[in-house]
Amino acid sequence: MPTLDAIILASPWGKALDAGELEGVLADTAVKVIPAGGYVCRKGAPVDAWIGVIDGLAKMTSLSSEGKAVMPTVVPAGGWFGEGSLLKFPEVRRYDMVAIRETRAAYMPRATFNRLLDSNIGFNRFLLQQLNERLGQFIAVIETDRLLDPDARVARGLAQLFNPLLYPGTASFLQLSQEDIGLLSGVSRQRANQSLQVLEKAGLVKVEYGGVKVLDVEGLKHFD
DNA sequence: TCATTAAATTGTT
DNA sequence: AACAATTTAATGA
Repeated sequence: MPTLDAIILASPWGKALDAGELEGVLADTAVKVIPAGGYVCRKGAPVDAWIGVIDGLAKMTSLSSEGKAVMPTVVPAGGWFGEGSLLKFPEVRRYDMVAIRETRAAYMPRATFNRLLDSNIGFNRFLLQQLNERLGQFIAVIETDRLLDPDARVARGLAQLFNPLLYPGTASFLQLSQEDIGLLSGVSRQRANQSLQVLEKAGLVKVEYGGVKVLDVEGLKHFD
């Protein structure tokens, strides 16, 4: 089971910290265990931390009553989110983040985040790259939403979890139910099921109970 | 350890 | 959306 310092040291920004900075981050950052179905953060809550997933999996959800368009996003272990809200202080969270299964989340306080922002060039570079990646993903979602058939959408939905910059060290086995995969890909559960079988026949994934094993990330990215 | 049951997930219509 | 089949987890003998 990964630890906070292991996750940070494996991340692009963690490698850029000197010993003192790393020590400070580890001292300031709180780790919380979220049970399956629990909230990692709540919509409307004040933004006071940058949040990382140490272990487990969280998904972004929008309440249907709000009816706003939210990019369906899953954050696996190693991923960090909320920097956009943190930079726009004062701001409240605009989405719920729910643990798909038991998840350990890290909360880096705003003050620590700002300290790194002021002092560490590598941290700034990482944030720029992460924001740019998200922008690219957002554009890709808009494009694929119209252009690609459901099989390709599911393929890309899975492949995006293997972005080495955003989510370093994603395991090849994704513990995601087919319902979650449908949510992530923007298709119904039934269609996700059929797509997964197509992708399995193509030799790109192996479908198992409660998850899928990804065999060929590149194949998924370029599937169509 | 094994059997039973409930819950979750999957495959199909 | 609804249904049946399958897998897992939990419980107790």
